[in-house]
Amino acid sequence: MSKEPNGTPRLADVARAAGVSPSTASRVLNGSVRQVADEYRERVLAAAEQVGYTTNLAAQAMVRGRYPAVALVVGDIRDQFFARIAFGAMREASRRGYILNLLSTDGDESRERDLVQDLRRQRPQALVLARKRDTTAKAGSRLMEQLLGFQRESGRVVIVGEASEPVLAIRPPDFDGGKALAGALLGLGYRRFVVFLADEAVPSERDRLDGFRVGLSAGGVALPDSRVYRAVHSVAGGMEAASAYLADGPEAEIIVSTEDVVAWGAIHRLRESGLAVPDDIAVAGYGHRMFSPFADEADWLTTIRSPLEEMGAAAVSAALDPLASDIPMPSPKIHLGGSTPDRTMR
Amino acid sequence: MSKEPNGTPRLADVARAAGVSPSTASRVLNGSVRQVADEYRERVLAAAEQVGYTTNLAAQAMVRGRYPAVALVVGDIRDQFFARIAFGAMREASRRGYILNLLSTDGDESRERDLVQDLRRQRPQALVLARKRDTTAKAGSRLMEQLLGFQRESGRVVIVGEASEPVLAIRPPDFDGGKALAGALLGLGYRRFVVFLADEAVPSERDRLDGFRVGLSAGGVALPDSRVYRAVHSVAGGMEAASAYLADGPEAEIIVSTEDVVAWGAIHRLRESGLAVPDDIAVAGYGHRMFSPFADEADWLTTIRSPLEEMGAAAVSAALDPLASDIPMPSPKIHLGGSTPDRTMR
DNA sequence: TTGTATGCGTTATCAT
DNA sequence: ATGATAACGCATACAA
Repeated sequence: MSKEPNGTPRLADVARAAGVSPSTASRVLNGSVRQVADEYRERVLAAAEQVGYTTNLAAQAMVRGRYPAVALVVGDIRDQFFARIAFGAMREASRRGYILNLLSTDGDESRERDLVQDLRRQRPQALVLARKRDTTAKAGSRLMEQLLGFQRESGRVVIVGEASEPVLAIRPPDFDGGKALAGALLGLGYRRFVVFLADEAVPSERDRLDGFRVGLSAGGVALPDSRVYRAVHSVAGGMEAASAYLADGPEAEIIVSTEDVVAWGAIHRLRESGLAVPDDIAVAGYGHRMFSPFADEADWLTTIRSPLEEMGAAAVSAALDPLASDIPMPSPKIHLGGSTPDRTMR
Repeated sequence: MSKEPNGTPRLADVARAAGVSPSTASRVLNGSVRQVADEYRERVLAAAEQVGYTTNLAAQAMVRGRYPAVALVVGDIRDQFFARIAFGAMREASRRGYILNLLSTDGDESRERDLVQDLRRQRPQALVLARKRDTTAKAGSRLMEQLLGFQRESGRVVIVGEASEPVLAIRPPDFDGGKALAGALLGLGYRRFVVFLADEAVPSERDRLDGFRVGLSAGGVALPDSRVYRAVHSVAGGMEAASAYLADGPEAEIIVSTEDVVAWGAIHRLRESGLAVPDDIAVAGYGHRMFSPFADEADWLTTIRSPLEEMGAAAVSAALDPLASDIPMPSPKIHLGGSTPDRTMR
């Protein structure tokens, strides 16, 4: 019984063992429209099992002209933002029988271009780029050339996150999330809000604020600019913003931050100042972390999680499905902290 | 100019544009021992650039009999433990010009077998399995069959974490970490210790304790069993253990936990009881998280981080390098909290 | 329904 | 040093 150079049995080996032609074996083992008589089918299946046959994907890819893989480019897989997207993308790719190739810019997103260039060797059928920021400007138009080139010869490109390229982009439902949060908090009875806005220049942050404002308006509550504090995107930033807020004189029932880390910093400073959270003042946040290190966080922090897994999966679906006219846009999930205005302001 | 079915220019197109034979073009563009005259070399390079040639990896793989990819199987990429390993593995694979295929068991590690089976289609040159627990028993010997089959026909298998299969395994340096932590704390002047041991059945946890004990012994300090508290692996578990410790009567200068989450829980309970951390009692932990959500954690928590990125990279190196006789085993990194016994017991 | 023959893009062998 | 040719493993058009 002849074999591949590395010892793997080939389709021809299966065919010979089953006493049929390679074509018949091919039709049985890999999808084909053509029918095969039951007897032969059985024989081929048994022979394949017996010799331990495994399709040679490279050979199949060459003759079919495409490789069943989707490439995912992330900034840093250790970041929960990217990890959750990767998780969803991988699950969906796997579900469809595709291989997932993981690429990383290692933080330097200008490397996207080189990665895409290198990727083309594989002829993957889809390319998903996950980003926190729109890096088009920095990378120059050569990235776009690469993307368009890829779309022309390989498959579709989908960007998860910020993008200005003329390719399909799936953005986090930040506006909806902000709006939903407003609705939920109004529903709990809150009326006096303060917002800590992080990274003003980032679209996601602004969307959250905009959505929140719209949500409040729907409930007849206004949010004047004077109640919006700019905060640096860090725990320290949250502490500073809280200091500023405290200096202005506490009057809100709840502080809503556009980032969880800022919320954590705020809570820290509030507690330092002698206020109880959420009993004296509640805090709400917005984040993408999966696990909280706090056992009791559920009690004091209301937070929204972007549906990043779903976005990753949607990106793969959209890239692979030719008729992806409507991408089912997942909704953000609200986790309500145990606080209520009654309890807060008691 | 003819092209691949998807529009990608082929090597033959480059050859024609350069006025040379495909063989010559091949020798120039893809590695070959054979030399090519400078003039031809230039022409080929220019032609390739001009037509936008990209190697067809599948075709190359078929004739070479191997695909330049390494497969990584993880439990859940959202988990920092796996994410950090993946980061290192990807970086190393990329550095070597290999593609990284990411596979996930989605928590159900008995799926490892099916994943490996499916992976074989690709003929990747290396397979890295990352695990928190040894899943051999559960998965049965069929996994081992798959692994050995893979090693026979494709490439080497390396397990990062716990394993009992007869394949190369890279374990976290937990013993060394525990020992190093002991040395560091002794160096700071600590003498009276208490240990919170999480997940007693997990090898890593025991190794940390064993290493810690050995490290203490080297400094002439003993750690009787009575000073080792069993804790459930969670924040709540840390709180419970701290309660038990407090009930027994505080006497230690520092609590050393084999898991950061347990340490966090302990700190929480200690502070609730009115003790200041690290001023009244210090706490040390052991973990693999990359970012801390606490701005001030550096001040109060001494912790050890396993070199998971390096382990991931080492796994890829070991799997790819034929002469991988000595894997450079990275050391755990100690982050020293700001506390000292002087400050602690003042 | 089954088998035969050809071609996918690349590289290695073997001439030249 | 360069070019023609066969071969890698598989799928399909076509013949039987």
